[in-house]
Amino acid sequence: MHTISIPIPTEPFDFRATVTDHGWYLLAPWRWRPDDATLERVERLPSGRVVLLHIWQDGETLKLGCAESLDAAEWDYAQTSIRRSLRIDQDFAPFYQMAQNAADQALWQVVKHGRGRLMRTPTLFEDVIKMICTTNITWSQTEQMSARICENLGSPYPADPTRKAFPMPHQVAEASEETFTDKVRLGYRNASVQHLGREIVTGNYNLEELNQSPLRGEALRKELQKLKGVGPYAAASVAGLLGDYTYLPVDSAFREHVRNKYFDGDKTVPDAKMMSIYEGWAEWKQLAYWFDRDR
DNA sequence: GTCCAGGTCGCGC
DNA sequence: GCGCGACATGGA
Repeated sequence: MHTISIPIPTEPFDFRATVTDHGWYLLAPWRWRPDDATLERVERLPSGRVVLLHIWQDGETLKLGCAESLDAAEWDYAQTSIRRSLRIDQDFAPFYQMAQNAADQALWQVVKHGRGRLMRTPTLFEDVIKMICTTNITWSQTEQMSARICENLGSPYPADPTRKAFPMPHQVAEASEETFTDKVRLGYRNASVQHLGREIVTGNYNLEELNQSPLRGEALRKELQKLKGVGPYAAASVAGLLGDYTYLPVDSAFREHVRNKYFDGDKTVPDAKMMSIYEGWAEWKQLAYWFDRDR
């Protein structure tokens, strides 16, 4: 195995929590090995070459390993992909500071050893598609849909062709309607996912550009809601993946948590009242909610 | 069979 | 702006 080291952030950092605190690690092409706390991912490099990446923590550094021999540009691409996924370059100090200074110390007690850095994927494209696949569906179906997207649209890993990479936009765009209907089976989400792939391929929409966008808050959410299949819940969630936690993803899980924890299970409480629970967390509301469920 | 899941969209008002 | 039904899929 060839490896390189990735310095970990100076703030508290918890690799295992970073991987497992968000459900994305359960979705193909990620694979998590709990026994040795190693994350795997089949990745398609820009050249079209498909490799298997391994990520684990070794003391004060993260290790990125690859069974295949990579050249400098390939290592660079692999490292960039993993840095985005693990949010290595995002600054969580303000969040920790706010939690530490809060009158209620409960959240700080949950996150103080380095939690909060919820895992995403190498591309916004993959994150948005997966988010669309969490809407109006159960989590187990989200897992199955992610698996079918890779299996039927992604490029195979030569050393183990049963494992596939997440498809590139052109692979999504070029798949036939029959492939989606008969194999990928995302239900009515088929149209949204294929539309996203096509808009990117034609250049009508430069999605990854949003990774560097200064847009925040309402402006960012409005931009994300322009995407087909992305409404208030998905836009708030994707904004969180982009590092903007201003908006709460109000869905059935949010309502159930807030209702049970703060309103004695009362099903008549309006959304606005539920959302007000996290009002004090300003631009960190979504993280405050996420870890509020974890006490 | 029926309901509904980490919703979104298009319609009519 | 708000309420309402349709929507693919598959598990409970």
